Amino acid sequence: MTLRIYNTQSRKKEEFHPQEEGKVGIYVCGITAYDFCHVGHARSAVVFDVITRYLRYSGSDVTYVKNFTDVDDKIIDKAGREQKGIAEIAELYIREHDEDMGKLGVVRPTFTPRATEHIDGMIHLVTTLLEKGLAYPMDGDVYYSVERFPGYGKLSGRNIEEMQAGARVDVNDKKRNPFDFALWKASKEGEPWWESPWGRGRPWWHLECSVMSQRYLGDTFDIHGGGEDLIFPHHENEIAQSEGATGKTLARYWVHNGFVRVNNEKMSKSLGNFFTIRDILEQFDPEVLRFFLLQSHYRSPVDFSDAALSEARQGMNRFYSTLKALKDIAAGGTAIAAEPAAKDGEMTAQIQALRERFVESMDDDFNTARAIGHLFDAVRFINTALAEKKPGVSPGILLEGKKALLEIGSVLGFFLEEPDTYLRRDRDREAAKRGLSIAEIERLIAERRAARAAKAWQRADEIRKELAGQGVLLQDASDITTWAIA
RNA sequence: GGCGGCAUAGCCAAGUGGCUAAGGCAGCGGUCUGCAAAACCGUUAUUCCCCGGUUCAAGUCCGGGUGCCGCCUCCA
Repeated sequence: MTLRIYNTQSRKKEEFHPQEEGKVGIYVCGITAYDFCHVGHARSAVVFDVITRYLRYSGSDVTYVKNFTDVDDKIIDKAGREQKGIAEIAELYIREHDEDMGKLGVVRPTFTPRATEHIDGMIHLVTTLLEKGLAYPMDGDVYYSVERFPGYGKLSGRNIEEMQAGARVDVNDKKRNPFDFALWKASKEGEPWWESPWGRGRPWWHLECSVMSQRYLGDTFDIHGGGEDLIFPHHENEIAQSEGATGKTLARYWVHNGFVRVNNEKMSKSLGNFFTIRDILEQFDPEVLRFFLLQSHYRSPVDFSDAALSEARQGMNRFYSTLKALKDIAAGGTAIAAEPAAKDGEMTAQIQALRERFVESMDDDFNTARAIGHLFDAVRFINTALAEKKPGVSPGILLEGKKALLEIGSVLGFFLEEPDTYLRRDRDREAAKRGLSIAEIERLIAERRAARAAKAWQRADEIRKELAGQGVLLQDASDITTWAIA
């Protein structure tokens, strides 16, 4: 089975063959560092994290580059408002970004270059474009001439004439064509600047990605990714810059993730309907957010809500409960090499099938939703075996099942915690959300324990009911009563 | 106005023309339990927005509606 990836440019799923067997180069457009990251940024990060993890799981040597835009109008504005330097603002939000991503279990990209580290390369690229007649200087600015690049519009499926009919572009009389875009702009008073052949100025947004991708991955690389809002104009312009300069294909596969929505609208800064990652992580475990995001296919929109996260939380608890049960088997001192049991063969086949189905799902354009479905199937057959009074599956085989769950989980970035730690933290967090006192819950449990010992069932049930009314569910085991939040 | 996407059960969601339309959440019935919870078993879409068409066969392909969303300005 071969990996197939949906390529935005062809609008089709294509078989994936890297330019060099066993090696994959990925470039993903990162954030502009001027504020905290929101759930939309989390989705992009998690999606490409899983893509990277899966390619590595499949045996590829992946070089993953994700940039930071650290010079930009928004950063300058923010710096002005807060009376800080732009470097200070960028540095702060890059650090916050890294912290959020770390919590989400996003593996650090191989390289995380920043725009300002590559000014020389940008000046060089602009020079090349000028030499090739693809760009023109104008009052200290330099613009790209889209009409001079024949492929302009090939990624987003547009052409210049059609777009002009709709004409919703800002009028700028410095441009020869309204769709020409700035490569470099003269800096105004108070703005950061670098010396250039066109005077003191600063690079414009699209330029950095062309330079940094080439620097780390070469003229042509395998996968270029980002949110679907970057298709036009950002990625279209990157193609114009890079391919205009090198004459070579920039990226062989274009991969774009869908949006996170809130009440059916795109989550975005400008609409103000965003939730920051850190806000959400105060309410839910990072793995819950991750699970929520991966439960839908990466190209579909996902609707974000508290209810949706709560459902995701329930799903994640199901996984962790099974993992805990499996761990308890191992901890129970049961000999791993117990004699074969009747259903060992069946279980072994199921585990094998799980691995195969996982690969099959992921090979189909990274279908994490389907992969998760298979994971739940696995949980059910493991739970079935665990529930049997007379064990039909030997512990050693069950632990093979656990191994498979953890292995697949690691590709999706799940099950990174110890089950006990995860479940306790989840429980305590939910209790805190409801304003419940853990000490009080435990006091009532102790009282009920005494009542039960005395076979005072009525009092025991009263306590159960009282706690249930607050969302606290008691679970009586033979020797201990544990509790959970509904 | 131009370009593109989506519409599957109460909710979320997968579905690569052909076995009984994954899976999760929620609900209901049962097993287990002193009673519960968890877990397990069963159950919840004769049908995939509507109307036509292609085909032996369509949720899946084609055409036309309707509704929603996105990009075309910064945006993951």
